[in-house]
Formats: sequence, structure tokens, C-alpha cells
Amino acid sequence: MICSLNICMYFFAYCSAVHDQVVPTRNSSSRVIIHVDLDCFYAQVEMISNPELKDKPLGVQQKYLVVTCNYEARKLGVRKLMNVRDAKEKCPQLVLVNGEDLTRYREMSYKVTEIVEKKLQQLQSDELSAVSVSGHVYNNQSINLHDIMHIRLLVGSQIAAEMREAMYNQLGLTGCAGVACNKLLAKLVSGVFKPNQQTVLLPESCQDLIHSLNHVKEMPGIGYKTAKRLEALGISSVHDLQTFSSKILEKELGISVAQRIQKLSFGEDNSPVTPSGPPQSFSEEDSFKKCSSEVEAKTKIEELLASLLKRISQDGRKPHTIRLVIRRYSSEKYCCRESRQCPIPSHVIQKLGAGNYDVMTPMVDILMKLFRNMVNVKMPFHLTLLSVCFCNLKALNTTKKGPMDYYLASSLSTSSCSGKRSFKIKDSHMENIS
DNA sequence: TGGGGTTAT
DNA sequence: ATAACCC
Repeated sequence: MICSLNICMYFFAYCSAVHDQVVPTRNSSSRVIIHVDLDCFYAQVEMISNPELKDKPLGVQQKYLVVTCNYEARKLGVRKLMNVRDAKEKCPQLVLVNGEDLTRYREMSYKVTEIVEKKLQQLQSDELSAVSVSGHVYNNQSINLHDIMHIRLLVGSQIAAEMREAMYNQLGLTGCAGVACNKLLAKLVSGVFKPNQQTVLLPESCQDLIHSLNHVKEMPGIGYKTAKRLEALGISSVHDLQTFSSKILEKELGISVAQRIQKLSFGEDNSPVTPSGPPQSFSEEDSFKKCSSEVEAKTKIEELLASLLKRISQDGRKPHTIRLVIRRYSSEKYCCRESRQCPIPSHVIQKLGAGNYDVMTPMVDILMKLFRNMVNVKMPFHLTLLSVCFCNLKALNTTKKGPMDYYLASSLSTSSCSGKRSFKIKDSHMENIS
């Protein structure tokens, strides 16, 4: 029997996903999802570029935050998103490196994506006859070799191990993996044994895993805002959410969110693994204590734009929309951002690719118009963040139609259509079972 | 709370 | 086009 597996991978902050629809030929409800999470990705990249850091407690700093840290530092009490002062207090020997420039993390992320895609193609020819697990089994549950779903998950655990091996051998990166029947559970179970280990969840232990969460906030898909709204309804544990009136929840959160998160609370998640491909937007942002003049803002915007132009020219695609985002100073803990966006005029887009025409000037002009649209520069203001974003990325310049366009368009559409590929995995053991 | 990125309205 | 939400 031939089945295809659905593999999904996420990485901290830099996002890459590799995917495949997992469909044992007829039954689309029994998927196998592999979720891979690299251990403290930024810190690993830093330790690879400077091996002296390897056995020291290391934190990656952005502004006055330690955004992530290695496991040496965690043993000594440092946590993700900890204040630099608190972290130094907890751990005076903590070594800090600046991680505000994401360039090297991005580069490593692209390498990981490449390796995973190569490995996925290789799997087609690999013979995986898995009758044993790789890594941990959640709850130490015993395996039933007569249960077809158990067998599929075991195959998944072997593939996960191969993925992690490839990433370690070729890039020196370690990470965790979780194998389960949907994305939610795969992600949750991936964190049970850390770091650099993997765990498979057999369906019978699903409820145990879900109820091991202490609070609904720990459920992936329920963020700060949603958790706050749930709290206002008296919902705090997963059990609270499971048993709460669906009608009232729908009224409070809207039918879409309500139904989705209540399903999550039971461990149900039918969301597909979506091919992410290259990013759909590029942005650069900078935060600071205070920006209160237009000149100051313009200088910062020029810096952000310059970096962005460099990145977009490497990508090859062209943005058709530009956006400016600000954050105003607020005494409240969580302040919102405001943004203004507009289309990029086609003559500016054309200058992006070729020639040495100055593209900065017209772009800065547009951005400053957006800026003045949000901020009344005749009144005092206090900003704490500026961000410039290129989005609505298009591969080709389709503004002009030439005689060649027909051919170009058709050759593109054959390669970029429908999105989902399928990888066949021969599993000799499965023939015996089914 | 950084520096992102995607989804919903 | 903008805000909300998530990691």
C-alpha cells in the first residue's frame, strides 16, 4: 500500500513550512503530522558562528529584552522574553549577543527549508518499514501493531528522526519533533521532551495531553486577546472551555473563533498544512524610547527602507503595496499599532529592478505622506516604533502586456498551480496490515 | 516586550 | 485598507 504523509515544520520566528497533504488513500481523517521546532533557533545560530559561546550561558538580546537563550542559560534561570536586567541578576555570567539584525537567522532559515525539501524528495525512494518507534511515546503508552493508525504514527516518528538527523548533520542544528494526527496535537506533543528529542502521540492519549495544559492560554491558536476575553467569561482551564455553552461562546467571540477554539479544547483541529512558500511580505521595524519630530522619523524611515530595498532585490519579486506602521507612546501596557498603506506607483515599481535610478526619493516621499496622514506633525507626538512593510508581492511585472506575456504566463502557471505536492512513501509493513 | 508574519473584517 | 492576532 502506498500512503502519503503530511509533514509540517515551523521554526521559531522565521517561519518556514514544508508540507504535504497526509492522506492515506481514502480516509482523509487519519492524518499524520510531524511538527518540528528548532531549539532556541537564534541562540543556536550564534553558537554556530562563534563556537566559543557553546558551553557558556548565552542570551540573544533585542533592545532591552533577552528574546531567547540557550539551555545553559535556562538551567541558570534565564527565560525567553526576559528583561536584560532581570536576566543579568538571575545569571551574572550570562553572555549577551545582539540579535536585532535578523539577516543571519533568515539565511539559516532558508538553508533549513532547502534541506527539508531535499529530504522530503528523498523519502519517496526510502524504504521505511517501521515497526518500532523513534524517540518517546507520550504517556509511555503501549503500541498496538494491529492498529493501522499506530503503525502510521510510527512511520512518522522515523521520518521525524531522519529530518532531525539531516538538519544536525548538514547544518549542526538541533530541534524537537512531535508526531500526531493533527497540527495542534503535533505541536503540543513536540514540546513534551526538550531539548533535542521527539515524541509521538498515540490517539488514546490525546485527552491526557490536552488536559496537561494548565491554562487555555497555552493552547496554540489562543493568544493574548482571546485568552483575556475567555477569562472575562470565567474560562481558564481547558476543561472550562470544553464544557462552556457553545451558544454563549459564539455570541461573545463570533461563530468562527468560538467554534474553532472550542474544537481545539477537545484536541480537534482539521486545519490543513498549508504550503507557505516564500514570504508574502517583507518588513523592517525598529523600536525606541522616543521619536517626536518629523525629521527624526524621516531618518529612521530611510534606514528601514534601505534595508528593505536590499532584501527585496535579492528576492527578485516586486512589491505592489507599501505600508508604514507606527506605535504611539501609551501608558497602558499593551498599546496598539496603527498603519497606513497605499499602492506603489507602477513607474516606481519598474525602477526597483533595473538601472541605478534613485528609488529612495520617491519611496520616502510616499512614506512621509503616509506618516503625515497618521501623525499630526503640528501637534506634539511621541512614537515608540516605526516599521516599513512591502507586501502584495508579484513575481512578474504584469503592468505591461507584451507579445511574450502569454508564453511567460502559461509556463508560470504550470509550475505554480494547485500548491500541494504529494510524496509517496512505500511502507511494506502496511501491506501486511491492510 | 522584540522583530517579525498571516488572517479576519 | 486597516486592525487583530499569533509566534
